[in-house]
Amino acid sequence: MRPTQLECKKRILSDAVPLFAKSGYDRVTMRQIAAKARITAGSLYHHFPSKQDLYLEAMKQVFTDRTRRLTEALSEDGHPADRLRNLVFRFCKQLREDRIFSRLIDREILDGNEERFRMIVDKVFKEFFSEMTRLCKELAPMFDPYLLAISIVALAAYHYQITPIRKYLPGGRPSYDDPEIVAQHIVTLIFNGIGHKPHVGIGKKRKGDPPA
Amino acid sequence: MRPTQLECKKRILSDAVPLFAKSGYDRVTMRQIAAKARITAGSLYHHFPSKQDLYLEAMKQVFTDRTRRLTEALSEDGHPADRLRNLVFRFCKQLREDRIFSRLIDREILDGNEERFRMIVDKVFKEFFSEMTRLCKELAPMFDPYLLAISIVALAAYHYQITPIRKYLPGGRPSYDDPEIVAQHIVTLIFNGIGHKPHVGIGKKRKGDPPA
DNA sequence: GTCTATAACATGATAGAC
DNA sequence: GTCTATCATGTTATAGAC
Repeated sequence: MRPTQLECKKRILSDAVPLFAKSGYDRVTMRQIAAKARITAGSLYHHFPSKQDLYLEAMKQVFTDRTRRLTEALSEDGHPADRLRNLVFRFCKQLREDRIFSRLIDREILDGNEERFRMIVDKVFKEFFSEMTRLCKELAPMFDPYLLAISIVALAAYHYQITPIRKYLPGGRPSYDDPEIVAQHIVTLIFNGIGHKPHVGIGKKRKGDPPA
Repeated sequence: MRPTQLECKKRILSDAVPLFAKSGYDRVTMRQIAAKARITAGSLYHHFPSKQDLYLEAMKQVFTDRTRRLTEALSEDGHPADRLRNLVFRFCKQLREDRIFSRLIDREILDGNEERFRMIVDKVFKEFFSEMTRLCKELAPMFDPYLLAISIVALAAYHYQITPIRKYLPGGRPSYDDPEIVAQHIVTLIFNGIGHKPHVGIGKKRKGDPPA
């Protein structure tokens, strides 16, 4: 049976997504996309009016796809602290397994325009972020929920964003790739902090403190 | 007075850096760089053998320039907690003022190759990161200093990395751009955590809970 | 020798004819 | 769907200006 036009478009987009994530918009040629979809470059223009349009449709597809899983972990039953803990563990696992999502978002933040930012926030982050701030309000009423939500995402996202260069940092070990280890560290930090000193007006007297 | 060869090259690089930060390697044409330096595209090849070489030299210049300021805040006198607090505040201020550095690093992480990763870590992060881990060891001996150092950088870097889309998130206010506010939030979180619950064995155990 | 301008070539994105 | 033309861009070769 011949694939419908819609199926054909979807297939082309699914083929194109990993290419864009790996190399970025400019370094992906229409010929590469066409080759992966087993048609010729010109034929792509039968389905999509331009490379830009193909790209934007690909983004929409992959973002809406990944969004669901992200929000799931937040809308479960249980104690708020457990929900946060679960979220961090799942998020780290997903970031570790799927570099595509993270890379595409980073590329969008660097190269997108205002219209695309609105689209991404609306389609990808809005619902997830609302759930996050709600959880933060429950869990830590003394904190600004907006800043705290971003901080929590930051901790997980950044650890895996810098994966490619992390191994060259002094002291790096392969185990630092392990989602369990990273997530446990993040959860401990979020709940307890480094638990050392109050955060204002501390220890101003001694000059040249001896190392601990 | 005629500029020397070195001055001429430096000028071209300084002109090129903001272009690369804004649009990325591929979207910057040799003709654009040449126009900004008030020469023609062909003439660029008298100074640099290729676009790649021009780009790499530009990166080296901007990275070594920014590195110094980053490490300064860490090598001051004072109580470790104060040093960390100072670092976070300075880092946030710098990230807020200078988007170029941050954008170039994000682009490098996305598009660089192993050789370039090594170069960047060596020239930009190694010294800074060593100081960070040393500080972390002093300040929070119970934590893995490597993971903690990354987490601290993550909190500051990510808040400003997502600046372009932050304003579209529900609950966003202009004050969340203010380095003082962001830095204070980060410092409070690092030192105290959300101060709510212990980080293991909380609530009831549920199906699919990650191991503690 | 040192810098620059000009012209020309190869490749890739894209539009339009078939 | 395919094929061809056009345009932008990295790059090279060559020659002029100081």
